[in-house]
Amino acid sequence: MADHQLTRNQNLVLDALSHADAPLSAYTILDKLRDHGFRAPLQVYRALEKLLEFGLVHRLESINAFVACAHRHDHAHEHGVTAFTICEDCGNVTELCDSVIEERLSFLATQQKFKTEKTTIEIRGHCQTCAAA
Amino acid sequence: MADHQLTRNQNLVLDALSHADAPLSAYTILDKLRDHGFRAPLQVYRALEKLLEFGLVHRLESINAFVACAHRHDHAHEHGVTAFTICEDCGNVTELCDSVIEERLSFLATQQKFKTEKTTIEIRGHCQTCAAA
DNA sequence: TGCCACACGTTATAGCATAACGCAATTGAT
DNA sequence: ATCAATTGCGTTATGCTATAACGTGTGGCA
Repeated sequence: MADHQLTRNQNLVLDALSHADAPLSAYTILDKLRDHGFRAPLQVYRALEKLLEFGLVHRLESINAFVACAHRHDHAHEHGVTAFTICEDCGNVTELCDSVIEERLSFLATQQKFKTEKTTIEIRGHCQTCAAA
Repeated sequence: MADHQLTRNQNLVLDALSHADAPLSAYTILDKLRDHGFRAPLQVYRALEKLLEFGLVHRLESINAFVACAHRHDHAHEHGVTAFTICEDCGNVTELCDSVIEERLSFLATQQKFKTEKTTIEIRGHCQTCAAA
């Protein structure tokens, strides 16, 4: 994967997500970046669109929020299907890349001649820390 | 699973979903039911809440829409994790219950001591019919 | 120079979901 | 029988999420 030269807005949004300890909604990002000149949702959504395209950010469909990708991007490393665990208490998100899941889903899709474009796997519950409390 | 005695509103919403050939958004359901006295979104959302609880309806997180469950509910049949294929062209949705996926996700969660509450698996792409066209 | 592609800023609007209030019907214990 | 608790319902208002449509500026390049 080539390095992507990010624009100022894209860097600001990525930074906001990278430094957050939980997923952020687009509007939360907007609020965090008002001091940097952000005024409108589109500024956030346009940056997110590119960051998603570059694989630097993930969208969590089940909670309408975004997280910075946990993987390195300084080498050619395309990862396939990613599953997420999302703690409903603390917001902690972990990424799981598992070939068993990936191959099985691929098989199931093929079986019904379905052409997969994008797969979402999100596991909501309670992380080790919060479940113990 | 016991039979659930549905209220009038719940029946209307379930009927609307059952007769649709694609997932419906809450507001689309509202429009379909205006002739039956529906006036406000909450009437739909409240019915959906119960139907989801009873397992008669599924929510598709990635498209903010709802479908009637494809399985029978006249016997004790609790199904576990369900994956959905969603055609982005025609809206066709199929439900996949697969023990390999289920067990693997369970294993992965256990491995990190994560307590799962709800799992979402949604595969978006093109169904056999639409992919051929 | 003229064109094109792209990022950006702004205003407005569309689409999805819930809070908060009050009323009516049902149930079930006293 | 009656009171309290629960549940469903209707309504108004509001909040959250996302995109349409328009115009500006800039950099690359034929």
